[in-house]
Amino acid sequence: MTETVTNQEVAAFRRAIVDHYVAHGRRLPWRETRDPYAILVSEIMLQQTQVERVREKYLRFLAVFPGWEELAGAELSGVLSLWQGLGYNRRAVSLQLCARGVLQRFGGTLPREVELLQSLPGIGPYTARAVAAFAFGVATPFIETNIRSVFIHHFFPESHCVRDADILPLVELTMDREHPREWYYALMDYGAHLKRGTANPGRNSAHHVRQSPFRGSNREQRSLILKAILVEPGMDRSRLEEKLAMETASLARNLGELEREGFIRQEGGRVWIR
DNA sequence: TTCCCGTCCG
DNA sequence: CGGACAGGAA
Repeated sequence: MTETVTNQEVAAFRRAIVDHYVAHGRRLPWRETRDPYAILVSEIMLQQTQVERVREKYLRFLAVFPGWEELAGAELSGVLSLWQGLGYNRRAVSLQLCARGVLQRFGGTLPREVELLQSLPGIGPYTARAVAAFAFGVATPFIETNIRSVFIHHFFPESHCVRDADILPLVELTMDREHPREWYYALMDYGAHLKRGTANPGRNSAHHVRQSPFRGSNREQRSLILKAILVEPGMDRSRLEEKLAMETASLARNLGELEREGFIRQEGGRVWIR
């Protein structure tokens, strides 16, 4: 399904987005900088995580790890400690690997090419293009949850299973190629605004999925294991099992996975943050 | 309950 | 593709 959109419709759409941005644009810490490092930190933190929760974490993180060198050379436990409360801890591991990759592969300069950005761990199609736009002013079409809501709301008001493949051409068509940074800020702010009022237009995306409950999930178990090791590095497995009241098999499996994912190391029945 | 400026693995 | 991945707030 491809929409036919006239020049007038494009102009009206742009006007609505810009007007909203002028009146209600959000002032956010990561919008005050052009430092690619800071912008990457913000984008990784913002993956699936609400703006208000990122705000303080972002400032704190930059205060402790102000650049590639500091993050690359840090103890993972320190990085993970600052990450607690943000969720998806593997992003913290990836971010540190990014810092090391930028130093080793690119001499401490984050590349502006989407392909290269996406070759770094934890940077996917969205983050690569967002960083290119926000850090380097590269105009390339991309979609995330707020942008998706805007386009569904505006161009597919009656549809129920809108595919990103149908949205992307419209993102490209309507994009402000001269000011991608401000344009995407405006788009995201408008999308966030839409969700505050009525039902989330994103539900009419073909890609919309409900998350399984956190309470009682393996995600919760993992988080508890990691927190315990952060508090008491070198704790032995039996003590961990007792403290968390966790099945032996379930604990063993999770420890194995956490080790494989680069969170921890195990030696002689004891466990450390890597 | 539902959402969040997604990515990665199988 | 489907599913896992944190966790807090409304």
